[in-house]
Amino acid sequence: MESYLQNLKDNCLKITPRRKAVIDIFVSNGSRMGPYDVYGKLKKRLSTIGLPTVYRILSELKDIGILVQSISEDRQLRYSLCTLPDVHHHHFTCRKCSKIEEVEFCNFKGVSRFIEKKFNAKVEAHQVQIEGLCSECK
Amino acid sequence: MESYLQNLKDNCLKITPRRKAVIDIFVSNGSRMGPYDVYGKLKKRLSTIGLPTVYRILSELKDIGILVQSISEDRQLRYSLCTLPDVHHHHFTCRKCSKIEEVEFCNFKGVSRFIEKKFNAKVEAHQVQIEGLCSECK
DNA sequence: CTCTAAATAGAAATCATTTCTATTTATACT
DNA sequence: AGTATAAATAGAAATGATTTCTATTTAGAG
Repeated sequence: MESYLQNLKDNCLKITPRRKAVIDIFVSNGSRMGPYDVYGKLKKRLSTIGLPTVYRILSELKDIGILVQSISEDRQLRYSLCTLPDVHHHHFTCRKCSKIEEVEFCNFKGVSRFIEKKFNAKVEAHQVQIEGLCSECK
Repeated sequence: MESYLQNLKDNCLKITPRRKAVIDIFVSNGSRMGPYDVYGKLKKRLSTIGLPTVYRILSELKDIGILVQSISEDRQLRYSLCTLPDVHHHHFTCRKCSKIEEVEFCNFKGVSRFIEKKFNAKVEAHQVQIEGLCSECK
């Protein structure tokens, strides 16, 4: 938790009860959540909290690398704690419980070479979304 | 073009001027487009066309495998012709001109095995979005 | 040509997300 | 500890992509 707060300071973001609560929800919950999920959990602790505040905080935490943003099947925002902020990695999402695992492995080079050769193109980025069932939901 | 119309028939969808026009726009254009892009192009040929009609037709063409649906960075719908309907493949999108190339190559098994072993999970699906610059925009 | 279910136009609704503005608060500095 | 100030927030309102609704039109079978 301390390192998250330090991260906020390092990025000139004040440590407010709202921000601490959002981080805490992700730390204690661990799964992938949308703004409305987070809002629902926050309401229990802080009765006066606005949805726009949740959206803003989630976006800020993404910007400084505490959360990862992803897009769900229904094209809506999802966030999850990023435990590997500086390493290139992908995400595995459980289709049943929405838990997210960080996949510190990427064999994308082959595809990249294939594309650059076949289409004479320049590959700049890639994003992989992997889905399935986690050990508990299997 | 004939095979597209046959595909419509096979799926009990009537061959209407609107549907033909939408397919034609993709065939002659080739790039990835959103509903509003398609709507704009349709307006030139058919003055009375509604945006809801465009959304519906795009969704229908996706359902029968003529178009591929993808989600762009801005979380909006994008469609492109699917020339490899039955083969597992991915898509490469040019960041400059939005042209889309179908990548008939996938070395995903390694990642899949890694995940199943490390997390004791079951991988069911994956989706890869690759971006860069095409040969012309390079 | 006629009939019928499917397709469509246009208006309206939906709803996630963002913007705006007045008020409150964290924190740097006395 | 008290104060000043920029940052953060609540709540209302706006935005805008997408979907739904309904009356009208049309493709295609017979």
